[in-house]
Amino acid sequence: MSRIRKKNQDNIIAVASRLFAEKGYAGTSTAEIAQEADIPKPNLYYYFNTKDKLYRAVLESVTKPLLEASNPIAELDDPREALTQYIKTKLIISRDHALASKTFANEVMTGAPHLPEDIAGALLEQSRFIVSKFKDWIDKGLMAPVSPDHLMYMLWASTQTYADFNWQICQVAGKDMLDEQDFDEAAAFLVSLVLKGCDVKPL
Amino acid sequence: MSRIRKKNQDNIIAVASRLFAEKGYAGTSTAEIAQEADIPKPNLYYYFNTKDKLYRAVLESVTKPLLEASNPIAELDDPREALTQYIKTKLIISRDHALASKTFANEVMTGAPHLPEDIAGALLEQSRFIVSKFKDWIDKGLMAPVSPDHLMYMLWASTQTYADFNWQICQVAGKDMLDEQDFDEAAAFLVSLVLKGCDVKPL
DNA sequence: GTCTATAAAAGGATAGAC
DNA sequence: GTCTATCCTTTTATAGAC
Repeated sequence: MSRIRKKNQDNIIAVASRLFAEKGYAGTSTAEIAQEADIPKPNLYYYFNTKDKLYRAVLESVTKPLLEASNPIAELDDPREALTQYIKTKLIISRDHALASKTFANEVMTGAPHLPEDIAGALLEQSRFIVSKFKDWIDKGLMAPVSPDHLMYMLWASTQTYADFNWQICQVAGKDMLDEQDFDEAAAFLVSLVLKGCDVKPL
Repeated sequence: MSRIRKKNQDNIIAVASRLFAEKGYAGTSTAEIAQEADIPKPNLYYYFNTKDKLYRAVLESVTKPLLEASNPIAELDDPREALTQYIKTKLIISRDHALASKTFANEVMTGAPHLPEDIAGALLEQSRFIVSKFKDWIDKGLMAPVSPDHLMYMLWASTQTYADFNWQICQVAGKDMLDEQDFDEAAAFLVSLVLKGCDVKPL
């Protein structure tokens, strides 16, 4: 693929990511994407053929960081350390990839009609791995016998909420944007809640 | 308002709720709503004038149960009891009003452009009340000095996730629909996590 | 690879008969 | 209150010149 081609595609995907996140798939027109990307509309179709294919490309670019988030759980042996890092990593994703998170959330909320099979599969595999790791810790007596599935749902929800429901949190906090400190407080709260609530012991 | 009028309006709102939840505002056409409601499209406009007004009506019908959810926190004195009931109530809403929850989530994720002022205000007031109650408990030594705001965000996120991200949870759980037992397990897990994690003591 | 012009279809909304 | 027919705008997508 030529450099010019890649540059154009990346630019379109970046603009489309933002618009799809802000206004949803149906709420965003290809004309608007082209305008914001500062290209004529037919160029967009030249690169992606259909709006649907562009959306899929955005989804793929967006789920990559989500898939990498569970690395700490795979790589660290100490459950305290692993859970702490997992929570912090997920919160950093919420902070730095809020648009990606919203687009993905929108997709999942509507039953994931556009989510490519391979991505859905990778996510499912990842979730199975996380659950099995939690079970492992429970079996080894490193954690109270909580439901590993529900622990995972809780971790997903309560970290992603800082991206997806950002508006609501800003309302309550009375500010326009969450800052570093908000994310630090969120991390401190969630880490403490989970470690204490699940009786997580160090190795 | 005549009975026939009310019946028609309610029917349209019910159908629109489902479609808006499943496909979003922009993704749902008034023609489709009319078709599913089994009426000609002009009747829909006769009752609601614009698509936007219909959407607002849906949002109002949908936020009512959400506002009632915090009653336990207002009415119960014992924090253990109050938190337990709050979690259970929120989970019941996720189970019985999943469409409402999704529509509202979608609205909030996009920055709440259609949410009527009075509803936004009521929700904000409710959240302030919840936070003040948490602070109260902390001051009285009934709960560890956790961040009350973040505790609330966590409670919202981890209960609503069973409605909003229902698809993802079903994927992991390997089933088509969450049943009674799933919600009971979720309640047991979340109640235990929060009570232990925040050191909540009975009165 | 790029872009002007335009086709083709969908969607919000209304006129006007009943 | 109800509905057929229709208007007008927006939107996806492409033809075809450069």
